[in-house]
Amino acid sequence: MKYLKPWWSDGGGLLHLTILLSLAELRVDLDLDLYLLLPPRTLPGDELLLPGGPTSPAYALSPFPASGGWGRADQLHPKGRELDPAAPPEGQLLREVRALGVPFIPCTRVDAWLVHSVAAGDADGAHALLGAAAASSSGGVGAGVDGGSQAAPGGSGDPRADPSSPLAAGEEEKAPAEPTAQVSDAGRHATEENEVLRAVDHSFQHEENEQRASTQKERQLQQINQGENKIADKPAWELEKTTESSQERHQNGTDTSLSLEDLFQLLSSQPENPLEGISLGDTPPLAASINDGMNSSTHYNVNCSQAISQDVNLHEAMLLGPDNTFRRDPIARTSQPQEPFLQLNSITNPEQTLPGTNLTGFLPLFDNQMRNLTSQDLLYDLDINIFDEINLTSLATEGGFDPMLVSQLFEEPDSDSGLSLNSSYNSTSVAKSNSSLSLCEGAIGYSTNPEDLESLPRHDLEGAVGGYYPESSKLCHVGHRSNTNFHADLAFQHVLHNHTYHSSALESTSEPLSWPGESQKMSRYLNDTGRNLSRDERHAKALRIPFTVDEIVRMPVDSFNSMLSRHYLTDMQVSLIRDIRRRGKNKVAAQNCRKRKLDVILNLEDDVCNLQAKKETLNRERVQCHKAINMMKQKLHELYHDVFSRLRDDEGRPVNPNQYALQCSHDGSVLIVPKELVTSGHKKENQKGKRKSERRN
DNA sequence: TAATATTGTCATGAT
DNA sequence: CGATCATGACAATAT
Repeated sequence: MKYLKPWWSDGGGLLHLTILLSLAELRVDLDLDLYLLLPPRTLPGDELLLPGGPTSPAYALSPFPASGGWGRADQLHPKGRELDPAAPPEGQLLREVRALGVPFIPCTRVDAWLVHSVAAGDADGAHALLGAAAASSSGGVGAGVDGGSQAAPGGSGDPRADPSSPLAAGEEEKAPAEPTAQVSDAGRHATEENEVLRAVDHSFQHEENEQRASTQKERQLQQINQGENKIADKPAWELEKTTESSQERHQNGTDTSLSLEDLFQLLSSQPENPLEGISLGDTPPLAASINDGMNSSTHYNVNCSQAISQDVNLHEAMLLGPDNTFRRDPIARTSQPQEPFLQLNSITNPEQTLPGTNLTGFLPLFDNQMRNLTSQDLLYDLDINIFDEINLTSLATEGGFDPMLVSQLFEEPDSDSGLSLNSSYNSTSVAKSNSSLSLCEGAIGYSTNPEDLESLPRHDLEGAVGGYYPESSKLCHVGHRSNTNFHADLAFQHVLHNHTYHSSALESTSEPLSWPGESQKMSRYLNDTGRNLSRDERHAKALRIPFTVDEIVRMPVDSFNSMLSRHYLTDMQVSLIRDIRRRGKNKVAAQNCRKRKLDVILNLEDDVCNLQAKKETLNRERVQCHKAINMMKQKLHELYHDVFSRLRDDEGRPVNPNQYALQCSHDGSVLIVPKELVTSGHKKENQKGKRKSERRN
C-alpha cells in the first residue's frame, strides 16, 4: 500500500476546487471529469492521499475489492489529521454539499464512483450523466444555474447525515475566515485571467450576451456571498447563453455557471439517476447499480482500464452527434489501450491556488474556475501560462493562417527548452518522478467540440489542420483527443526503448504527472513568466498541429507516417512535425548519451579507485616479500658463517669463506669447493643451459 | 555577478 | 536511402 501524492496537493482549497470542478464537469463532460479526477498512476490497491492542507481534509481512498472497483465511502477513512493535525475536518463547500440532501460524495468518492460506474458497466449511471451533459449543452440543465445553495453557507448541513462518511462523526467545522480578502483575491485572479482570455476567446465573443451574463454573474456572486440557498430554474437558453458568454464572464470576474448544488440537484433529478441508492454507507445499491449496468448493456461491460476509453466515446457521442464530421480512426478504435492511461488536466493551476476554503472566499475562486469549465470553456486549457501563445494562435485562427505571425512566433527570442517530452518528464525521474507533464506540457490535446469547429474559419479547418481533427487553438486539454491508440503505442514504445539507455530524464518526461514545485525541471517550465510550454509546443500550437509533441516524438515511425498521411497537413506543418520529432529524438538521445557518458565516467572512477586499492595491496605485498627475503638472506648468511666457523682444513686452521664456498651435490653431500671452481662451473652450466634452450627452439 | 551545471539543439558519422 | 542513434560542440538557461 503506497501513498500517492495528488498533483493538486498544494493544499488550500484545491480539494474543494477539485470537487466543484468535478461536479461541474459531470454536467457537461464525463470524460473530462475522469481525465481530470482520476488520480494519475493510481492502481487498485493504491491508497490515494488527498490533500491535507490547512483548510481541507485529506482522506485515504482504499479500493473496494469486493466489487472490483474503488472504495466505498465507508471505506474512506480520514488520513488528513495524521498529516496535518491542525486541519479542520472538512471545508465549507463539503459541508454545503452534504447539506444538499443528496448522498454526500466526497471528492474521492465521486472519482471512485465515476470509475466504478462507467467501468463496471453502470449504464444507467453513464446515461444519466450523459443525459445531464446533453441537457446541459441544450440548456435543459438550467435548473440550479443560479448557484443557490440548499445548505446554509455557514455549514448548516448536517455532516452527520451520512454516518458512513469519514467526515461525519464529531468533526467540527471551521468558520470562514476573511471572506472579503478571499473575494478580492479571487477577483484579482479573475482579472488576470480575463485579460488573457479576452484575446484567447476573441472569436467567441458575443456582445449581446455580455450584458445578461454580467447581470447573472453579479446576481450569483451576490447570492453566494449572501448564502442564498434557493435553486432557480433557469431556462435552457440561459444556460447556453452562459456557456457562450464565457469570455464575458472572464471579464467580469464572476460567473453564472452551475454551482455544485445545482449539479447535485441535477443529478438527483435524473429519473435514472445513478446517484440514487448510492450513499456512503449503502453498499448494496452501488453494487446493484453496477450489476444492473452490466446486465442492461454490454456496451459498458468493460473493465476498469477500458473505462476511460469508453468514456471518450461517450463524450464524442454526446458532443458530436451522428452527423458530425469528426472521424475516428477505426484502427484507433480497435487499439484502445487496455491499461488506464491516466492524464490530468491542467485545471489545477498553481497560480490559482488559494489557501482559503471558506465559503465566501472560496466560491469566487471556484467561480473563476467554473468560468473555464462551462460549455466550450470547459475544454479550454486553464493554464494561463500558455495564454500568450494561445493568443497568437487565436490571432492566426481569426485572421486565417498568417505566415508572418507564425514566422514571428518562430523567431521569438525566447528559446525555452525546446521539447518537453514528459510529460512522462513524468516527471523527473520518473523513476523517481514523471511524463506527461501536467499542466499541458507534452500532452496538448485538441477539442472536437463542434462549437470550436464552428468558431473556426472554414479555410482554417481545411487548410491548416485538415478536416478530421479540427482543433481549437485555444485548447490545451490533456488527453481530450481520442488518441488512445497512440497511448498504446507510447506504452509499447516505452517497452521497446527499454533496451536502450533508460535515461532518468526521459523517464521523468514520460511521467504523466509532475508535482508542481517538486522538480527543478518543472520550475524551469513554470517559471516566473508563467510560461510552461516548450518552444516546439508553442510552434505546434501556432501551426495548429493536431498532435502533441509527445505524440510526435514517441510515435513509432509507422504510426507517424500513417498519421502524416491521414491528415491534411501543410508543408509547413509537416516540416515542423518532422523537426519536432527529430529534435525530440535527439533530445532523448542526448540525454541518454550524457547519462551513458556519466556512467562511463563513474565506472572509470570506480576502476581508478579499484586499481589504486589493488596497487596499494600489491605494494604492501611487495614490502612483505622484501622483508621475508631479507630475513631469509640474513638467516642464510648467518648459517653460512656458522658452518664456516666450524670448518677446519687438514691443518686444523679455519676455512676462509672468501676463498671457498659450500656446494650441495645431488646425492645430498656438502662439498667445500674453491670459489674459482664454483664460478667456472656456473659458467659451464649456464653455457649448457643456453645450448639446450637453443636446441629446443 | 561570475562560475559552473544542466539542457536543448545542430552537425556529423555510424548503424 | 531514410530513419534512428551516438556524440562532440555550441548556446541558452539554471543553479
